[in-house]
Amino acid sequence: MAHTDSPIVTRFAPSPTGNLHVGGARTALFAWAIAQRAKNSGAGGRFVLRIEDTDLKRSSEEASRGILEDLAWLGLSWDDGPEFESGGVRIGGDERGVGPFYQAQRKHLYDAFVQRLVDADLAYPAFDTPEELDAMRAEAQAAKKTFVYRRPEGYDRDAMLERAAAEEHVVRFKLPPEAVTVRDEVLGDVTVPYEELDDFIIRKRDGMPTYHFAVVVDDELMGVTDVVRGQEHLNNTPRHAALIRALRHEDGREFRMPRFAHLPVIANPDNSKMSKRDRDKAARAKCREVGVEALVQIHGRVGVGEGDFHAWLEDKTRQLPGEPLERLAAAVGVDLPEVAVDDFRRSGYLPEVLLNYLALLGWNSGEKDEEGKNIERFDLGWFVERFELSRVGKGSSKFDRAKLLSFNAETLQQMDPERFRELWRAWLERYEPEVLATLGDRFELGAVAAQPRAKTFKDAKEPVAFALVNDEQIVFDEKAVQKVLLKGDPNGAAVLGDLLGVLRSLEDWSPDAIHAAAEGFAKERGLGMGKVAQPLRVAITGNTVSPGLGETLALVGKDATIRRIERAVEHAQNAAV
RNA sequence: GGCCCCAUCGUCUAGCCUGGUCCAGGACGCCACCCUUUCAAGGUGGAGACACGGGUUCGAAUCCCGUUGGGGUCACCA
Repeated sequence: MAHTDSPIVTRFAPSPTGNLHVGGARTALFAWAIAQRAKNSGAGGRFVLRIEDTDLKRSSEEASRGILEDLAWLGLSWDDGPEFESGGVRIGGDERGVGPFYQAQRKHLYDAFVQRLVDADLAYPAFDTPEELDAMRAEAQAAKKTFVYRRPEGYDRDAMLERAAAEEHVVRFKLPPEAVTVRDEVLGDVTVPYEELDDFIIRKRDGMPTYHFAVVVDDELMGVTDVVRGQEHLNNTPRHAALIRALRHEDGREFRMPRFAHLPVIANPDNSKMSKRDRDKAARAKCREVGVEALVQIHGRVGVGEGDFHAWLEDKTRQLPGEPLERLAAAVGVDLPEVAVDDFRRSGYLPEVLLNYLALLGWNSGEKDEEGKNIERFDLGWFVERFELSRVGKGSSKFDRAKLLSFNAETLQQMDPERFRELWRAWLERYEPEVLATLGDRFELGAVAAQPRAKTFKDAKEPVAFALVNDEQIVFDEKAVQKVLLKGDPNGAAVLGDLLGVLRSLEDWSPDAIHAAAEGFAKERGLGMGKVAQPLRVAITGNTVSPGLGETLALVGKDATIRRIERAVEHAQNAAV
């Protein structure tokens, strides 16, 4: 454990172009954990949240808000950053006076640094049109070389500066002619030769800084000591390092080189990069399967114009907005793969479980329990105590939904029943209020039956689905009817008939009492419990699968139980002829 | 294609830095059996990996080189 006295500052810097996806969430988790650990050690640590909205066209306030909310839901709160209120707790603020935290509001800061670079002849205006640049790239491509932009030899600086005063232009950084080596905490040293680096743009035509410039300036101004980000940024880091060496504060102070850590990519099981498009892909595939006729009926309910809908169907690169996509998926009956944090929330995953799983993607404590097994289940506190970059793996990893699901199921099933009830209720209130309404005062009974079988909050209702429909809506599975109600001697239908009397006279309609009554009946008749329980299950649920017998009957209520049994007996008689 | 990065069961990984204790351990998934009124849960067991080829060494999953494979990146996006 390092006892550095200087505080550690990490940051998470998403661009608000969409929801927070799991890769971003893991990056945020690791960066957060480093700051948190430093805080706990007494050295001091801060976690900064900065919104990188320099792309005016693609950024949206809605996306920013969504990301804030996702982070807050996960419990990754930031010390410096946009103010946000979550469950009565305030997150963010600008205690250190390093804000604002939206880059679009920091333009004047970037401008000053750009100007200083230009004054020092370390940056220069350039006037090439996009078409010209495309042509240059094409040429390089044809020559099988990396395209690098360089300030021409005979560049007339004064003339160009004058021209820049009147004409729209970009500003490019004059890259020092040397290879750049960057130390990376997870990958080691990475060297990129000068020939691969070019005079990249630091200020765009619209006056906004490019990503490269804004990150470097902001990380310095916000005192960031550890830059943790995805490996897709690795190739950018030498550029940033060169910039950091060139940049000076107004008083001449140099910029400090932060520690860098590039996290391996998280991929799909098929090795493709996890992307929001995966959801469209899944929906599109299902639509094809369903067929055109069915789709004609469906698309009206989705809330997308017919033209747009068909364009989406044909064009693999198109995406449908979130809500319509959800509706479409529900209509055609597919489960969309979750890729964003909010998708997992909607699907009924616990934030602490998602975080636990994400922590394991690329990191491992290396610790074993008493039985010599890897420790894989832990809470945030445990994680923060041992997280370190040196134990982050270098290889990319695939997102294994089955394992996440198993973690979630285990947590849900072992949770204190009261907590399960509260959380499930809250989830239903938010996403499926109609289920809550249908359950009414049977909610607690339902929760007892659902919890041991729940994998997510979303599917928790499945084991008690029979209690959510009317008696007449129960569809009898014919195989079950044959096997359980019609075969054997006495057959199930006959047992049910006898059972009716017992149940009718039962006053106490609690799970225990029901169970005792059924057991007493079985014993009295010399029947195995299966001979009693299975016919009842078929009668109540239409199938042979349900929660405990007492719970099942209690859940539907006495009257409904009797009606369903009568209906089943009748059905069996008809089926027999 | 250029450059950069990576490589242990199907998947996530422990082990690698500090070669021998590894005919490679765990988790998820899969299979079988047990428990059992069904399901779920639980219990027990099983199949399942050091990408390949060269070195170095008495000895290599561990060190070196190459091959192959995978990924990332080549924007006035971030």
